[in-house]
Amino acid sequence: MTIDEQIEFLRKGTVDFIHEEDLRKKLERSRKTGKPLVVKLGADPTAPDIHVGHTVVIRKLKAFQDLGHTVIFLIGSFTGMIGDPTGKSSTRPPLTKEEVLENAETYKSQIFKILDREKTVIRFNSEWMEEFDAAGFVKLCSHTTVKQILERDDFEKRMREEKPIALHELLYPLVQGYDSVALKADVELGGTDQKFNLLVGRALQREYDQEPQVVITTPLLEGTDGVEKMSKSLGNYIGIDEPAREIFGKIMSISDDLMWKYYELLTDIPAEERESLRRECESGAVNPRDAKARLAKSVIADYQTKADADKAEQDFTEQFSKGNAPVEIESMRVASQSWRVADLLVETGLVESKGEAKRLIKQGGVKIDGEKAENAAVEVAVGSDPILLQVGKLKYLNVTGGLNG
RNA sequence: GCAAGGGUGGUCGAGUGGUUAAUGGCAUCGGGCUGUAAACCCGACGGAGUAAAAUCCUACGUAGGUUCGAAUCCUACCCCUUGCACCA
Repeated sequence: MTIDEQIEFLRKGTVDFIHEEDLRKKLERSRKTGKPLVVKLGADPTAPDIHVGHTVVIRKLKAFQDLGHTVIFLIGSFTGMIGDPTGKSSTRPPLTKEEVLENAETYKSQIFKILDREKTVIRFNSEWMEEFDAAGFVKLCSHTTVKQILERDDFEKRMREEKPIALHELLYPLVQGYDSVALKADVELGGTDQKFNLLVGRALQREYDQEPQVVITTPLLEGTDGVEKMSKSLGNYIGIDEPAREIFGKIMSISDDLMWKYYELLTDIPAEERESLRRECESGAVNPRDAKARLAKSVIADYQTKADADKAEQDFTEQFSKGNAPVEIESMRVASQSWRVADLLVETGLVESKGEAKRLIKQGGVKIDGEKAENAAVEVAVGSDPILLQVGKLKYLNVTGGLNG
């Protein structure tokens, strides 16, 4: 690949690219000297459950890795004590060393589904942050100004709205920026929400007489609701470790519009091909449903196996297109042999309360062996042969009863 | 520390002595239409209790009080925000 081709390759699916000329210089020098670039991606130590939204930027990291550069996955063990100031949740309990290490292991098991285990360097920023004494930290602070830090969108907004900003929140960008100094990073990646922090890194490197890093941001992926950015706390995420059939189902439930964004950011399918597929969907030549299934399979195959992907599709077709019960249904045994439906639903944990059970039954959302339950008081005999309980479209449970279970 | 404003259900936000388990939006859940898409339509949305009702319990920052009756009034406390106190 020529340098130009490399730049084009790295640019795909990014938002900010600051600056292309800097990157060109670095790539050229790297090629000449044979010294790989240091590419950094920071991660929060508290949320080791990687979802496909995270994979957007990790994929970009992988692109650098494929070009032979050194990739550093930096775990913010120190920064985690601060918490990124999004304004939502400000304080969180500091993690113990053990917890951080444990989370790191979880991270590894997930990111190595994308990155090359042998070529990836894992670091913790407490390595150098813990070296600082108070005086040293004050000195670090002297390298930036309040004004500079307050330029950050989020801070500016909160100032304007007269919302509080805790002092320690101001330190977050500074610490993250210093990480780049400590690692002598050539490139730092992050979501667009990280742009400011990444730029602080650039500025600090100049302060420390280093060549400033190139900053590359990737878009934030919306979650399955199509509105909020994907996050675990909002419950709109697709975890890469989830069962294949869950991933398949979640992708099938996103909107058609969102599908194209997922295609762009979660697959390596070339732009031309995506475009033509899109046109075919719009013209009616291809059912968007099928395009979505292809997307779902591609995502599953990336993080699990092709076989998992195929099986997930089959199961899905069985259950939802043909309306049959799902292939795998959990089983449970209950103590008594005779139940009123509502009580049985509560007992098995399919619903939270009896009131909810009654509501669902009244609305026709409960089936027993495929038959709609008419009212909450219906008696059900639960013997050694399992009966199939169904609540809504998604919850299925085989129940056996009685005997000395 | 002083002053002002505020703390209501998953969330936003009404309600300022009784018909208030608490209007409405959002989110969520069930049903319908479908491609488990979106949009749309219908319905539900604290718990126990009943065949269904009745009825009971818990809930409006915390603890007391006034009252036949309080989310609503009073007292104390806790928490949040803003302003002032620094620059003079």
